[in-house]
Amino acid sequence: MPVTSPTTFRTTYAEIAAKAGVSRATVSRVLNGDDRVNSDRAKAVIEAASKLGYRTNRAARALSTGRTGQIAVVIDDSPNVLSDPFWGVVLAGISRVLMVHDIHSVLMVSQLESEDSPIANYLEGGDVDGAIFLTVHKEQVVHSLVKKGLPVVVIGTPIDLKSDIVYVDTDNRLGAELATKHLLGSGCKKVATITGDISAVAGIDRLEGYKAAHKSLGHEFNPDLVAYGDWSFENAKTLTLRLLARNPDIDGIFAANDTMALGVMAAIIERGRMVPDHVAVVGFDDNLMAQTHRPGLTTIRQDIVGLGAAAAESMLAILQGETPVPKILPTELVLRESA
Amino acid sequence: MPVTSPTTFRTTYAEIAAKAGVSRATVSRVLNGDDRVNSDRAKAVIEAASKLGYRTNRAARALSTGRTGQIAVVIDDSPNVLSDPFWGVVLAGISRVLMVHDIHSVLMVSQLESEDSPIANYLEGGDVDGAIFLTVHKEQVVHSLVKKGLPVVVIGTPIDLKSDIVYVDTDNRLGAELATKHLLGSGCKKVATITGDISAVAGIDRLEGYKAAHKSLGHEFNPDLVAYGDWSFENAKTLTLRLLARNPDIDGIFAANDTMALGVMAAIIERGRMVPDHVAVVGFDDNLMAQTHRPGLTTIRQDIVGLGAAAAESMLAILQGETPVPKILPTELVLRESA
DNA sequence: AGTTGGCGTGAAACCGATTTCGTTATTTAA
DNA sequence: TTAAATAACGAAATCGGTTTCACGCCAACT
Repeated sequence: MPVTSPTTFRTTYAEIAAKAGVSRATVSRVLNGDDRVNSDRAKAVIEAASKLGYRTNRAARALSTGRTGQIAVVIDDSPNVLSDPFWGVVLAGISRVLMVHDIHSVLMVSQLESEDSPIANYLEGGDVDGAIFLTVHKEQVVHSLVKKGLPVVVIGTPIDLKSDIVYVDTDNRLGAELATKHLLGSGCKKVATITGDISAVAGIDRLEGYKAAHKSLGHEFNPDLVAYGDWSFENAKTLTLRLLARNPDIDGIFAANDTMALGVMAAIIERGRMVPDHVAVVGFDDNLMAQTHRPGLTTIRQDIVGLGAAAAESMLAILQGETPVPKILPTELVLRESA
Repeated sequence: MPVTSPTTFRTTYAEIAAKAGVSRATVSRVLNGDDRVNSDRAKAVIEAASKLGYRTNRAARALSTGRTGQIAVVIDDSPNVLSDPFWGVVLAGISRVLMVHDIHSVLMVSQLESEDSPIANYLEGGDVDGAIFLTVHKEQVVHSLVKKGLPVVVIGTPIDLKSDIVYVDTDNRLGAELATKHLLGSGCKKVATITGDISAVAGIDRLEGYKAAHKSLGHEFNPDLVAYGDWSFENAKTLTLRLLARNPDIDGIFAANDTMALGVMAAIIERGRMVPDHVAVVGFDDNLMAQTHRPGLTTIRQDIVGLGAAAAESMLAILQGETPVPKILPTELVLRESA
């Protein structure tokens, strides 16, 4: 039933074939770079195709080859995680790399509740050639997809490492160590940390880095200086107030992300103390806020676009039949005023 | 050529038909809600389908019907605009609405240079049923797509209004008026503004709102208090310094977005003055930074998710053959400390 | 001279869902 | 009771590429 008119008239192989005086099979061969076609004919086909403004019909190709040229980019979370610029940038990195390879990114934002939630179901359905997960809450679902043969790349280290999920991540541990060492190395005697959500590997690793820095610099690790946060501003602020009340002599705080670092600073100011004079602060991410806040936030920069790009490249590798190894991207300390 | 193994085995109409003892045609009718099928048979089909875990093959359907069930979401800009959380949220709003209608969002981030850039070309190609533009730099390209029959919705008011492009936007003019009135109404005598990029309609409208507020409250409009910005932090900061040097008695500034408002505040502080005691500041957007900055930024909140949702709904309407009218979403003043 | 082996090519089958068209079976109208 | 209309359904064509298969041809071997 013709609900709407066709948006455009497409030219088909049949027309090209007619114009170039060859068969559709030959058109296909030429247009797919099969070089065992007589070069004169090939030239004729190419010319006819360009004259007619040929555009390949992806649906037809997908039906025929079983490959869609589309990758799902899945955010296993509520839509508002996209309010964190981090994911937008990752997305851009993915999209850019895939687009170069003529692969489209299909965005799906929704909780992956169970193994037969609509999205999981859809992903198995074969309408995409693979899936890149930006955030994963139900790791079990991802495993089951992998087991079913779907090419999968996840961003962020999986909890269950023995599984053979392909992933890319930032070197959270080393980054956190860098941050903490900077604080300890610039004269701080008592450095606390506000962790991220430690049910996520990123949260754990950044805490591990904090501990490692203490160990490597000969400082004793004091559990009382660790406050367990959840990546959010408000929570970090509350925790910091509590921390400062209990340990008034804290003179440095490593917050596991920038948003929390801002919360930390807000708390410090509220207590009538100064950053960095009384308490130095280091964050993690180097997002826009770190740059625009006053005082500027000293933080750990991660290569966010690179993270997306790496994920996309791993996906491409899988699609080629390779089995890429996990990639861990380096970090870098960015000095501003807060520490 | 079997490059890789099929990700999954799909069940087809043929299998359902066999199991239910009907023809493929009948299966199609039942699964598409055609009610003139014997109800016993219909039941049998539905049961067979669910037992076999049937999942429709979108490529096959697209090839057959000419509709792909996919909408392109286009960002006509460099990938790093996605570092602005604004677009991420819009994206989420779009995606959510479309997903409910079983339509997928295909993300394309790339400059639309000319009418035959790869993306424009692709959009005409018929592999998507329509396109939603988040940012538009080459409006001409969009026009030409519309003319070619592609359903299009753009976010933000087009410059060339006489064209019949469907769009959705925030009420920038009224929002800016609200902001300026708040400053004027709470005792400020000399309120300046840093505009956005006034080659964009949002930039113009927010400036118009600023003027309208002056007029409606009986204040004279002073062109010397208008600094033409470009939405960016650094630029706003520079302009503010210049503004304050020239007019030391400025006691209020309306910045056309939050990022610039932070730049404005940074400049004010740098000049040794206080917010809001010496100079009150109001922004526009109510993004995360407005909330986390100290002092908290008084700003105009726009319904960003709603903007995306509205765009998606307009697109759905177009696909149904309707011709939706432009939607303008209301704004709201959010009071914090800066004014 | 008579195979054998490629090579270049086109005819036709195929992917899976949709839809037209025609055939039967069943009503309704005359 | 018969003709006409209607309903329910299946066979087959269709969408546009891709790929198998077989055929004709010429070069390279015994």
